[in-house]
Amino acid sequence: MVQPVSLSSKISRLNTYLEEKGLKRTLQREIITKIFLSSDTHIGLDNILIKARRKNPKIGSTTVYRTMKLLVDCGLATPRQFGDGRTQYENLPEDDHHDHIICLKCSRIEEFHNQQIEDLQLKMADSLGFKVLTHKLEIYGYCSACR
Amino acid sequence: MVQPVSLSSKISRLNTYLEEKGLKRTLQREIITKIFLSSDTHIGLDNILIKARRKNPKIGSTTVYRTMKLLVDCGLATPRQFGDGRTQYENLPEDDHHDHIICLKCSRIEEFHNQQIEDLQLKMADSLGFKVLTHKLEIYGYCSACR
DNA sequence: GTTTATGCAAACAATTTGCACGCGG
DNA sequence: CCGCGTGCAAATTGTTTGCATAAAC
Repeated sequence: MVQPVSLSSKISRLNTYLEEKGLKRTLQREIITKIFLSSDTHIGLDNILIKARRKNPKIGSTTVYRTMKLLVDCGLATPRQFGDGRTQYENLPEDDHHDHIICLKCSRIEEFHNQQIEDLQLKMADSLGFKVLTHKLEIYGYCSACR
Repeated sequence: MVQPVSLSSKISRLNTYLEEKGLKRTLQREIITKIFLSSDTHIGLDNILIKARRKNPKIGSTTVYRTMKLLVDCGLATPRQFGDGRTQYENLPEDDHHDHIICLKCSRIEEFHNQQIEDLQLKMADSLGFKVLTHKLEIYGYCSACR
C-alpha cells in the first residue's frame, strides 16, 4: 500500500470535482486514477493503458486520454513533454514539491527544495502578471563523485 | 539589422559544419538559417515556413524540418517543447541565459532573468556537492490576459 | 559525373473527435 | 429514462521517410 491517507484524500478530491461538474464516477475512472496515483513519479499513457488493461482488458486508449485530462483539470496531474514526442503525467505529492539536480556524467538525480527560490519565482511571475500553477526547475552539472 | 557580427559568425559556424560533413550549401538552407537567426527568441516550424515562402514560395516543409535539425546538430538551435504539441526552436545569444514563463491557456511564452534565483541555485547545488553547468527553469500558469 | 538536397506524396505516431451503444444517477 | 461515459473507427496534427528530380561540388 502506498500512503493510504494522501491517496484517499486525492481520490476524494477527484470525486468532489466530478460531483461539482455533474460528471459520473465510473469503474474506468477509478482504475486509471489509482494507477496514476500510485505511479512513482512520471507515467506515460501507453503504460497506464497496459496496467489498466490488466484490471479490465476492455479499457480503450481514448478513455485513458480523457481521464488523464480530467485529472489535470482537477489538479492531480501535470502533463510534461520531455522531447520524445509523448506526453508523460507527473504525480506530485502536494505538500512535497521538489526540484531536480542531475549529474551529466553518472545520471544521478537528487532532489531538493528551496523555499527562497520558490518565493522568488512567485514574485517574478507576479511582476509579469502571471498566476503560477506549477513550475519546473532542473539543474545540470557534475556531482561530488564525478566532478 | 540585428547584431551583424554575431550573426555572420553563426552563419560561418554552420558553413564550417557543412564542410566538415561533406554537406552542401544551398539557397534554402541559407534562407531558413537567416530567418531562424534573426527571429527574436523562439520560432516554430510553421512560422519559419511562412517566412521562408515569402522569399521562395517553392520551399517545402520537409526542408524546414531537415534544416532545423541541422542547426540543432551544429549547436545553433535548441529544440523545446512547451506543451502545446509543437516543437519550437530557440535561438540563444550564447552568453545571455534566460528562463521561461508559459501561459497554459494561450501558450504565450515570456522570458525573464533573475540573478537572485540564479545565485540561490548555485548555492543550493554547492551545498549538495554539485558543480553546475546549466539549468532549466520553467514556470507555468496563466498570463494577465487569461487568468 | 557523382553525391547530396529538395519537394511532393505517402507513411507514421500521438492525440482528438464522431457516433452508436452502455451504464450511472 | 436522461445524460454522461465508453470504445471503436475515422479524422487530425505534427513529423518522418521514400523516391524521382534538381542542384551543388
